[in-house]
Amino acid sequence: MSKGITSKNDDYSAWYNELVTKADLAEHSAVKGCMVIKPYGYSIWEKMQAALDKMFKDTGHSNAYFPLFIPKSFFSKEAAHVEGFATECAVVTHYRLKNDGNGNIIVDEDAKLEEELIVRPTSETIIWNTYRGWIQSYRDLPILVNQWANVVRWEMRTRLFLRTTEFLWQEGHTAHSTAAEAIEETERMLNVYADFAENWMAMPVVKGIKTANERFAGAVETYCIEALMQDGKALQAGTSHFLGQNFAKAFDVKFTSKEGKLDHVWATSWGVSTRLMGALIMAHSDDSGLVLPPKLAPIQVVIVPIYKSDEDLAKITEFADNLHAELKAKGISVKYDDRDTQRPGFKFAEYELKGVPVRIAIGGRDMENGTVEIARRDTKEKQTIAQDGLANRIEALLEDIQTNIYQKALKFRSENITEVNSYEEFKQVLDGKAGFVSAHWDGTPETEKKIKEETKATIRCIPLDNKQEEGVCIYSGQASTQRVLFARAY
RNA sequence: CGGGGUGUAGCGUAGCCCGGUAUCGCGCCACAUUUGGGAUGUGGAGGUCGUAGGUUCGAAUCCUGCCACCCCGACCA
Repeated sequence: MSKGITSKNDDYSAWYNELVTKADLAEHSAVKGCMVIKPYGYSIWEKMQAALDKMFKDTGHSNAYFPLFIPKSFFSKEAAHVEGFATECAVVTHYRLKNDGNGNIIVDEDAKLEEELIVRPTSETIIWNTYRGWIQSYRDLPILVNQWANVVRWEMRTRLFLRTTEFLWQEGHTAHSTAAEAIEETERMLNVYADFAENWMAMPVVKGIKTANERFAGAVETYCIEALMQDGKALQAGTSHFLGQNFAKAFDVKFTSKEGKLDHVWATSWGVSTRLMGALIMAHSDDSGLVLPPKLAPIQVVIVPIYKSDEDLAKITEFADNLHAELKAKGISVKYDDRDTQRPGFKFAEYELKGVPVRIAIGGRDMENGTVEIARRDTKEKQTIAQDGLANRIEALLEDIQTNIYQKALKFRSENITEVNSYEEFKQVLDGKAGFVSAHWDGTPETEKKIKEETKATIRCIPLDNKQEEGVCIYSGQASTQRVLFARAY
């Protein structure tokens, strides 16, 4: 491992890539556009999964699993859906290889599939085809199912975690007897995502709805949470879609209501992906490496002994073991790093790179004085404190760090939402401080497209809690009733 | 798929213009001294210079084809 990483102020992309690689989160794989998530990175994802999964269960959902392959014909049943995904699908055409006689393995042309299979880019179609058999009556509803899965979208350009050809995610797919209930579900899950982003990831998000241009292919309405990264670019962190009866109609899923009337089922789908890992990294990290919120840190506390002799080490180890047990009893995950192959300074730097929230260093001096040196990752402050009551102080410190990094991110975001009233001002802010730009828009897709072509900025969302105010569109000068949030985005 | 760039040890690189069998740093191995912020010294291992041809007494270097990767654009959770 070479020393340090590129400063994020010099080259944000290089900083991000080096951080992901050097903090042992992930690396590029032999397959173009795909990613190997390394054990340390995956352990963070597992913590995210566990927290989200519990939130899904607490809101009445169950997990299930549907096939990886989707027959091409299913895929094309919903017109907008197929149009949205057609250009980025991996297609399976054969099911067998053979030896060509010269020692080369080739595709066996005799083993051509009658109907091609699409590797799922999302599972609405295969799931709604399945739901048809599950639903006859209003008594069968609602169906509240989630699946943890991998999906494939053949993107032209990829980036570790933020956009990879294959990615891990969860996708919820629910079926309801009324539109109102489905909309309520859509909003409920958006709130779950926002709750997770803010309380677990310590990342403030704006809840809003997408414009027609940015809407999910096949949805009636797309709700989203939008986060702001430290370089001033926005990141869509999660989406929740009200699908209306589009998929029920495409897959002929009907139910008999209490009143005896036959109607199509109402649907929602919602998902977050390993992209959240990218968001987590970019939201908090600095030039020393990753900064993890304690609630998602696989290692919350690391203890580094500093010793000159085996006797010193034995004493420190005894102390560390006791502290370890005390912290463990509080549900805090601890690593005691007594490797003698690395020196303390190296370990300090390494755990900073990996974002461990709290580091305790303890040496002979401390053992004599009854103290330890405690360092917090978020502010990099160090202090020497008494060993008495240490476990309680660490517990409080972890909570403090969780709060502090959220507040820091919140402050950054507040400072980077800029209201503008002219197109000139709009472009200036985009090219200067960046961030979210709050501006009046005439509500037409044409204006949105023009602005995107000219500035690369898109409407990230129309915030849910938007205040209504008279104004004129910064681009067309037409009347507008509210501001929307623009930004350049990942 | 369009525009630009790069391929030299596990990683990052010098050398290429002007041809003579490869430089430096990190990492790795051994030993010693070290250990409160990324240790130091000594010794060592590791490269058919992306690939296939061509020119030449001789190619990392010049020429041609191919391949791979990166950046910008179209696409996008």
